[in-house]
Amino acid sequence: MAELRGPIVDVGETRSVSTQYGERDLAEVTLRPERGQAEPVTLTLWGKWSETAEYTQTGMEVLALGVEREEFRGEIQYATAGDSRIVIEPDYLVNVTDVRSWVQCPRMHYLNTLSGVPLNYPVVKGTVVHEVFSDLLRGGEVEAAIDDRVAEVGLDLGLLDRDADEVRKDVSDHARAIDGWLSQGTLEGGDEWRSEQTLISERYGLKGRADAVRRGAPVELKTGKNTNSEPRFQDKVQVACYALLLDERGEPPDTGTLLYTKNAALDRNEESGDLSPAKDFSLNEGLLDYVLRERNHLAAMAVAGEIPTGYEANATCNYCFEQDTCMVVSGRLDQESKAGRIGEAIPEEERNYFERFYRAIEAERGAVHDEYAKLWTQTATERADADRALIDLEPVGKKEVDGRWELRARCSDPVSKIREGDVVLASDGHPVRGNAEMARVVSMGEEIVVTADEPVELRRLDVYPSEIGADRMLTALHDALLAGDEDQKDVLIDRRDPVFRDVEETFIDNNPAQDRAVRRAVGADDCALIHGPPGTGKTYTIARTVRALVERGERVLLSAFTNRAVDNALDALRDQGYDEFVRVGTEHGVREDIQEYRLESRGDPDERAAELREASVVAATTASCGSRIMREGSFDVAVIDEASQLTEPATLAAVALADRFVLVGDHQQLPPVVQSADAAGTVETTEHGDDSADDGTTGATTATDGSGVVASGTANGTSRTAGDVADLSRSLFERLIETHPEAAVLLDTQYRMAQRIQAFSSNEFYDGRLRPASPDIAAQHVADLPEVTSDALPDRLQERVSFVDPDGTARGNTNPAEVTAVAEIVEAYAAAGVAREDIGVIAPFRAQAAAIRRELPAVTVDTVDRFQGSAKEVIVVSFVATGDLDSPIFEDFRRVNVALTRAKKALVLVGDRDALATDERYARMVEWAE
DNA sequence: ACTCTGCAAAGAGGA
Repeated sequence: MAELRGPIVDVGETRSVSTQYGERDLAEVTLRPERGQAEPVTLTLWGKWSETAEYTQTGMEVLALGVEREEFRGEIQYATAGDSRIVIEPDYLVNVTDVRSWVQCPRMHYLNTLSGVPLNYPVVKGTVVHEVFSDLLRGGEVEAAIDDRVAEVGLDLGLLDRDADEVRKDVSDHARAIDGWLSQGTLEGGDEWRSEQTLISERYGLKGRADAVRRGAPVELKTGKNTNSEPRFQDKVQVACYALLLDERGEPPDTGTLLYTKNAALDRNEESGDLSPAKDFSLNEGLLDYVLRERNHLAAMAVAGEIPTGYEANATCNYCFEQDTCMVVSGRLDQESKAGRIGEAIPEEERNYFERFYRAIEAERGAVHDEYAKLWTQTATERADADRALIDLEPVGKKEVDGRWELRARCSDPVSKIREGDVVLASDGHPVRGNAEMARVVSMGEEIVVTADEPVELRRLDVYPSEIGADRMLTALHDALLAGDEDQKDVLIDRRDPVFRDVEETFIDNNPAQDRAVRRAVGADDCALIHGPPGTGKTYTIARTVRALVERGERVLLSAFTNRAVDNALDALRDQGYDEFVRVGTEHGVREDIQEYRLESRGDPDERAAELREASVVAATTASCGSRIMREGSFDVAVIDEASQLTEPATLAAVALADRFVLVGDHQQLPPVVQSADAAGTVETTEHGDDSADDGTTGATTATDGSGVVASGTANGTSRTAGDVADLSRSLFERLIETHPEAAVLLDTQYRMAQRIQAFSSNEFYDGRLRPASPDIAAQHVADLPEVTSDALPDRLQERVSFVDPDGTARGNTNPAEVTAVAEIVEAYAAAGVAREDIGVIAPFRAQAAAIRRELPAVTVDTVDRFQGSAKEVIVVSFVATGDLDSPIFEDFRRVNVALTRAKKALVLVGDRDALATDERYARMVEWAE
């Protein structure tokens, strides 16, 4: 038996042949193995595996397990045998629950990801019952668990107008079934349990979280009823997926259990059929192979960027709950659909908009999947070097706190992308092959502290990629275009110009530009844009705008990309004497002094729902705007900060909740972070090598109308043309300010920088329109700081702007000579009396920032990107590069605008003069600074 | 070649 892996170079037709076993289907695929001979080899797919050929395309990766190797006329050939398994695109990690819904109906699966599952009672109740189940497995007491878990979803229940007592009664029926079944197990001599196990399979390309594993066999809880003797098919499919995941660990279970908790609550007199809640069934090879083939089909279509029609499965549309939605969406988007279409299609320009962004979002999802694959394609050391993991941790303790586990470990060099509050994979050595659990980072100090549902020997932490960004962008695109207001769409699609009313009132006395901005926002019938360069009082203007809107009786949604910006805006609002707002967000996302305004989900349903419904200002990140809770709401105006850092679909998450919107940002500072930037933004013209399987297929299959057959074997692997895919790195703010400059107001008065410091930025980025707010601000100097004696500084540092070339050499992304020079400069300022907290150090690379940070305790040292939005009296910038500026980090000159505009009184640029001179923009900067 | 903030995920229903 052999194992074979590589990209497919040719897919043959499926045909039928007669064999000694009767008529059998077969299909031949040709692939180029990764190892061994370089020549392509033929793999014959027999029987059911031949179906694979129907949806598999050239360029896709195939993994053939347990295939037979034979020599035929001097040529080596492979063929599937009795226990062979074929995996298509094994590096594409598919969710177990997605396989479940795919098996029900591929079209339903598509609709779920497109529109998201809205807030509804069965789902909330299901979640509660699952949590109670989990509590009971951990030894909790039934009544306490029910009370606690029902209270936890108070907000959801309130929004659904449900009464807590009735829900408790409802849940306790289910809980009794679980409890009864569990005690049965105990009577039989005790079970070995593992609850909520996170499982990832690199071999089958699957991931999921099993409700429970009992004696090595998967147990899945369902809160629906099932009075048939057999479990529901899609439920078995889900359990079979968990079995595949366990199988990879070398312990294939032979039975699975489905626990239908509603059965126990049914009236035995009225219901007929099998009312026992627990149904065991055997996990035979046939089922596992079937599940894998469905997973393959899903992965192949996802990688090819194809949209399911429903014909891929034999589901019956008549019985489907989603039939109406399915027909409406198919009709509106003019998509082929098994259920058929009703209604009229949205106009062509809207469909184009939808399709362009759909593809861009899916490309972004693809980039997330590439990150998943790195969990096993990179070695521990490679991941640590790429800052994606902390390895070789030394576990120092674990204890149970409030039903969760607190895990501690020591780390000799805690430099990585992982930060406090992040969701990570905690493992005992390997995130996939070892024992791993999802965990939340609590602190990254002397000791690393994380919390998880299950205790894990904490030896390694890995960045855990999340598709939530792509998910939220997609539902926002759906909401804005398919459920959105026609009037708003006219402006978004650019069918008409935005309309403004004149507003006479004065809102801000001493700053005409800010006042104009508020009047523009208040008088906007559709949208307004506030362009705020560094230090121009954006946050103040936002707060004043929100107040002005509230005074007019409007309900306002206040949003931004980051939690920090949302909280800053609320802080400013509070400073202006207004605090009738509600903050929606996770506990760890919201700043400490804003926690008191945070909407708790726990509590009395009516009270919680009223808090949200009655607030005239609700504040949340755009990601939260796409949450189930927020999507229930509606607003008159959305005011969105950091809009130039948001992708267009991310902006839509907030925009779609309101009639009008105000975007605040600065497109001359950093654009949105897009992982798939190369694929979605600039069109690549470079030749692709053997590793271009993903790019080739996604790129080529751009047509979604059925005509999109992959152009196999094209010279460079992609047939994408410019403009075909929407650019996620261009914000809605930037697009609108270019098409509708009349909607924008530039805040031209800055309160931050000395004239000398602001000059370069003003000329390079703002047509020289930026001006200091007062002579004092223009003339400020480091000697103005209390305790500072200017004479104590070296001559050079007495200048407001200076340039230092320490003549160093870059080593990777660090420059040791610059580390030393920066430390000396900072110490010189400190020695002259500048408080350490008034000094900031900025570097382009995380590695350099970390190296400087080690030398300079109590000084803020960070990357440019993370410094955006804040300022210091004194700023030292380390450019790192020597030789040339070839790293992509130097490409976007807007990053320099951010770095140079953080300083109030003194700015020191540290870099290699010659390297910087290789780019004319950087050369101008050096000339200005010297 | 780089930068990196959001987010747990799975959770239901019926002929």
